[in-house]
Amino acid sequence: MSSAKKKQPAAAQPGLTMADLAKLAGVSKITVSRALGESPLVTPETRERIQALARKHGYKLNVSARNLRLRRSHTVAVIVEMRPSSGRTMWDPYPLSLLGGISQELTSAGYSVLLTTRHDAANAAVQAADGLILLGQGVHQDAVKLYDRMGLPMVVWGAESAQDSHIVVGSDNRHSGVSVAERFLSIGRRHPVFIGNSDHPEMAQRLHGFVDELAGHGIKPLLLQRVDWTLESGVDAVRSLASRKVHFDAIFACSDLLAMGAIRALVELGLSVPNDVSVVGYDDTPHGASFLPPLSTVRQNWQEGGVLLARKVLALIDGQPVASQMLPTSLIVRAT
Amino acid sequence: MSSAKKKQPAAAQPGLTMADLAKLAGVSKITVSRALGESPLVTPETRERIQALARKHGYKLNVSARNLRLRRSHTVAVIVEMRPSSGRTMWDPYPLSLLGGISQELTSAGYSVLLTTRHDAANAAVQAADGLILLGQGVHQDAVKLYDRMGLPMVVWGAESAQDSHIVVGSDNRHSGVSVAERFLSIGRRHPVFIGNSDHPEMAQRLHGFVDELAGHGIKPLLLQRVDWTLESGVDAVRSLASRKVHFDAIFACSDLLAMGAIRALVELGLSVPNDVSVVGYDDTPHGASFLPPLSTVRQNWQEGGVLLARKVLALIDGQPVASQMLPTSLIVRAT
DNA sequence: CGGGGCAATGATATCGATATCAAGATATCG
DNA sequence: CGATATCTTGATATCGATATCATTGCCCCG
Repeated sequence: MSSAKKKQPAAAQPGLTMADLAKLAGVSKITVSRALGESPLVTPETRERIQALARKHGYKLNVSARNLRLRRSHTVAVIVEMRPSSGRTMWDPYPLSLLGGISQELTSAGYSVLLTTRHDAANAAVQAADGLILLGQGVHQDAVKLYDRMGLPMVVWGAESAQDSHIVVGSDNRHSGVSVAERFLSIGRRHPVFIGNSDHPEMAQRLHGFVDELAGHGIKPLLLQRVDWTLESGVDAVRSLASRKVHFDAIFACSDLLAMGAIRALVELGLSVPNDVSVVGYDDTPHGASFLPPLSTVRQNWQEGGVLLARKVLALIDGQPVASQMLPTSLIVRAT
Repeated sequence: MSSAKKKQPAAAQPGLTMADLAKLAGVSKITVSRALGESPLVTPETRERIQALARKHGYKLNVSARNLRLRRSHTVAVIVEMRPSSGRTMWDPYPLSLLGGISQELTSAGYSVLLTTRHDAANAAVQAADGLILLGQGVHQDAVKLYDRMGLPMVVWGAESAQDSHIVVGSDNRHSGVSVAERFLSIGRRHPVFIGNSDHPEMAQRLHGFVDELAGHGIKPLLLQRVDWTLESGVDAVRSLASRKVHFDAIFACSDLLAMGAIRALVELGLSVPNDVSVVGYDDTPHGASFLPPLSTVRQNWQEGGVLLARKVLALIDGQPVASQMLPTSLIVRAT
């Protein structure tokens, strides 16, 4: 047992190359390449024969060599904002669903998904990617700018903003705000409150839609700025409302957790949901659906968002014209 | 505007190579390579000069070329089980935290993280990876076997099982079970119930620990098999208990959601938590912590698990001896 | 003063795939 | 029947980096 050297290459696999296959098949490398690449330039028979041989010997294409020759990596880097402290992202389901959609679409298009957390711009592999997908726009868009400079095809998940040049895919946050406003109006609410972080691009859009729609009816909602999207933050928000003796009859919270916190605080204050106050959350989390009372909320389609993100980068890489797109959201009316 | 060809290469970047840099610096390619690679073979001065030049011109290493030459991809593939229907994984936070830890550790070691969903074994890029991390062992271990055949260094997240040969990193599920049992015993509970899926490797371990510890005190817990880990499932479990007139005074649920559902059902039945029945959940989710009453639960350290997974694959790739490892969990006693 | 030793750099081959162009084999047509 | 078009295959160059071995220059010491 003396062979356990420290840095031995570990996988001393057979490592069949095209040249080896060519020798085995009695043809040239290039014919093998063409046969495996489904090129119409080779006879169906030789193609079959070579493919069978490749299968039999467990031939594996060397991706690096191919990428080198073709001058592209067939890889899209996905950059995820993963600040564990943010209260969101790390714990929320959405990046995973998004990731699922992205991964599904890209791999089925023959692309690889390279996962990175922010601040790895120096990562050579990211620079080598054919395209970029940025998840978690962030409050200050600094990440967007950083990666924009790399000059790669890039698509961002989040909210569209006028001055930015990059392609954005996201939920139609503005419309969500409008929908919630309409709902509140239709059930006769006149004193709505918005809880969220207006510095966050997506939430700002929700707020705009909300405010604009209400303004059309002469109503001006109260904005309760909350940076954290936790349950505690929701509790706290409603308590502060109560302590300021503000009169309100509807709450649009920017996350289900905020909404649930708000409801808890309302109940503590002896208010009834939805009789005294209507509450709508955001994200349609499983917890919200199982909450007592079941939470009304806005659902966005993350899986589809991921697929769309992937399609857009691919199109960009392909040099096709691409436009930003906002996905419709749906207001789920439950008991609150 | 006639230049919008369909398949133009999109990024016709300057694409500086080492040869170009070499010409600019008046040295040979290999010297550039050495300078950028911090080789001690070049004078500190020339190294500085070349690095400055590289920075100035925005030189980017061609990863494919390097990987080709070095016969390794510097990439670890992470395979995530993402069945959207499973009720877990897709929606649970843990893969993301794990992913965060993995990504952090691997990228800081100069490796790239290739994200894949299951069933992409054919993916050439996965085959080209230097190592594999498998997230979501699955009930039948079929995925493990599939990837095992590829002969790559592989580490799996989940529960250790005697007959398997691969390296496993996971939480010490057995010990978690023991801890919860101890807790129940210490507060005088004699009729405990376990809610979970005993077919799932990790949960089976929890059950074993739980059962064994209780057996030492002559107590045999009731096993309530539940495949879904939803709140509804928890509600349903307790109701079935009640309808069968089973007497019980403690519940160990395999997820916080199950636990919360159980508590809800208990309250409906007019039982008091924790006076009549103690409840302990699993995973220490934010919702559980904010639940009323705040949920007692078992916390596993996912982030650290991710880091550990990464370190083990790297060690394996390096040819070092590696052993499976179970991370300690902690019982968080709150109000239930 | 001459040769061994060391430090810094370079020329060349190589990793494994594909593009390009050339060439042989076969078919088609006047 | 000869010539051109078509099909199939191959030889060679190439992508951009690094390993190996060779080379140059300089210092030191006998």
